[in-house]
Amino acid sequence: MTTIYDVARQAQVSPATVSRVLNGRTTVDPSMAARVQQAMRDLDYRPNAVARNLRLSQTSLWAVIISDIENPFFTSMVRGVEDVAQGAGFSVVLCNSDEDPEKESRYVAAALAEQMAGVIISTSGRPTVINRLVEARMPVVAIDRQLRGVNVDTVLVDNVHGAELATAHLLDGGYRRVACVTGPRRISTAAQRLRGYQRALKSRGGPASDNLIRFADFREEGGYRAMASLLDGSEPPDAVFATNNLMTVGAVECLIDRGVKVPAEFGVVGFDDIPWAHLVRPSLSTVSQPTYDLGRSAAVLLAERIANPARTPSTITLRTGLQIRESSTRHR
Amino acid sequence: MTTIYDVARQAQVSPATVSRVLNGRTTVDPSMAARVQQAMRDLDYRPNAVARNLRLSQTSLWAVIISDIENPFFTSMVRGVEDVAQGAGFSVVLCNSDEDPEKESRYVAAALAEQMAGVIISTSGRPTVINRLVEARMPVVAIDRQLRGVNVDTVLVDNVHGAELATAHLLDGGYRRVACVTGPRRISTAAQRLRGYQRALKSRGGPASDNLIRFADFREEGGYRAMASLLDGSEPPDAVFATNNLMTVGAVECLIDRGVKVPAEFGVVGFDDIPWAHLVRPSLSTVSQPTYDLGRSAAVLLAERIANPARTPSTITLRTGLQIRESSTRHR
DNA sequence: TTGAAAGCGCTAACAT
DNA sequence: ATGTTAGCGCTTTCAA
Repeated sequence: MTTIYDVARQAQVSPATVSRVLNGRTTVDPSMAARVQQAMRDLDYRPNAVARNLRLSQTSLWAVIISDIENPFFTSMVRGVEDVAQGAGFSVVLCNSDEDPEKESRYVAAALAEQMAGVIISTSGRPTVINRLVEARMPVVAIDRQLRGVNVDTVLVDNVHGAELATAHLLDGGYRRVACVTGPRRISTAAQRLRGYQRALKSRGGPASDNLIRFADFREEGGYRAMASLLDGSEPPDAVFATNNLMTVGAVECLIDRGVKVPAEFGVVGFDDIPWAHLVRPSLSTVSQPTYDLGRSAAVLLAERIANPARTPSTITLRTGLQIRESSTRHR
Repeated sequence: MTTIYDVARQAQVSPATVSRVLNGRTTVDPSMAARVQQAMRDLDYRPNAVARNLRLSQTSLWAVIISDIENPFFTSMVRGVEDVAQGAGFSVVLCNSDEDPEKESRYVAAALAEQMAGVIISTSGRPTVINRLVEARMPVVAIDRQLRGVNVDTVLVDNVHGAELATAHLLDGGYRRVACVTGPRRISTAAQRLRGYQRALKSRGGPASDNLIRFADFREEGGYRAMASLLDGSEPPDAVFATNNLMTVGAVECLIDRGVKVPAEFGVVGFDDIPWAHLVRPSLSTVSQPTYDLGRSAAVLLAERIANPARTPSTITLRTGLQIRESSTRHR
């Protein structure tokens, strides 16, 4: 491996000068700088980031820890992060926790051990994991999912509002028994969207019964099973609000398998879009989220925190909007 | 930051002993080891991976560099990589090159600079990038896309065969003028799938004309535009074989927008599945690939290469299969 | 079995 | 403006 010492010898300067050139310090004589550049090229020198990291105790890498890499919601978010990161001189590495606190914990440990410059995390819900980051003074931004009892920069959407909108839309459309399939209780989005659902029921005098609520896992199969369980209940619903995109797909699959007609007999609204939603029949009504901006905003907060670690943490809440399509409109 | 020196002092041993305990060396007295463990706990010691990396000149991180993080094909592949990596004691970080050789190059540089343990790459097509990896003796596996002139471990699918199958199926179904929308020429999968298409045309005596071929970008919009251009040609096709999932979606969107009836008037077969394909109307016939196994196989190769850098590189070719659904069957 | 000490490649005081 | 040098935290050779 070629080191700055090799370059220094070749260019007849000191290692310090090489380092200065490497870091674009202006305090170096142009002719000397040129000699160093040439030597680097001649020797095909590549800086060793690990040594640099050790010296500076920090990297130019951001870790983005998400809970499901196969969910287009997260991958779209990542694009937003990347674009900002590139601009600020950071590279983004993605870590997939797979909704598994164990894996999440491993990636957090890796981010800490590798001294990454910052972490953007959509947590699987165990607060201790984040605490490790905060205690180690790692710059961290919570995205999509809120952290209880930890005061960190956060980017969210107005989950309660969006869920309320979706549920109200179903009730207003003439569906009577609107069910809700939500995610794990420990995850803030699952809880908040459930709350929005309940709020809409209360304000419209809909039947609020625990029999109409299912807690699933934010995945397709979980949505399918929850839907099946609702249909098999004693008083089955005639509409469902599913609190994420994958579970919505699962629910619709179940309805198709059972031969239930959507939207004629049964209304469906989901949370967050899916790609090629327009090709799906019936096309799905959803609460749409600004996924890309979610990523962008988180990245901006992270960059600011790295630049100024003492800043008071702030929370950005982005708006959601109801996209009405076929699956929730009985009379076309 | 707590270091092994702090732990050593606390446990009344030498730093060397702490290091030995840390690495599970058996040559250390049990009672001493216990004392060290206790001290680590007391001080909440966390090993500094960067220092360790510098000393050993390698990490326990694998970089997986893919060309489109929003393409479910790649994310599914990553799951396969992850499962093997975990088992072998590595963590996987994902890098999204976005089909941009520039970004790809940046991530390759990062993987090199950070001295990652290995790289799995689905290249955007510039051979110099991979050469940098090979020259630096970085363990590397090419996945999905082949590298010309570089002898590295590779995992592919039988692209020519799959494409031939798809095209033949359309011709056999009575479609006459079968077009092909493929990806950038420099990418091996685009070239090979085109070759399979041409081979099928030749063997069945179909009309092989450059007017029926379009080179797009493996993205949805590219597929849309290519389809539009085909339809606007002087002798428009009555069927299309699109060489990846996203372009297939784009092509279908275009057909819908133009009011072309699929499959009655126009046949469509794609390469690689899309999620919730069963919800899409018409459901799409595709050449399916074992995405998860692709990832698994690449990971196994990488682990072997790391363990034994001198091994001769091998190429694994996995099978594809034709999934016939609605979009290519005229008479149901 | 344990400890002392060198050194991985780099940056930044500090000295010149 | 440039050079000398200490040291980031760890592993490992060598000596005891």
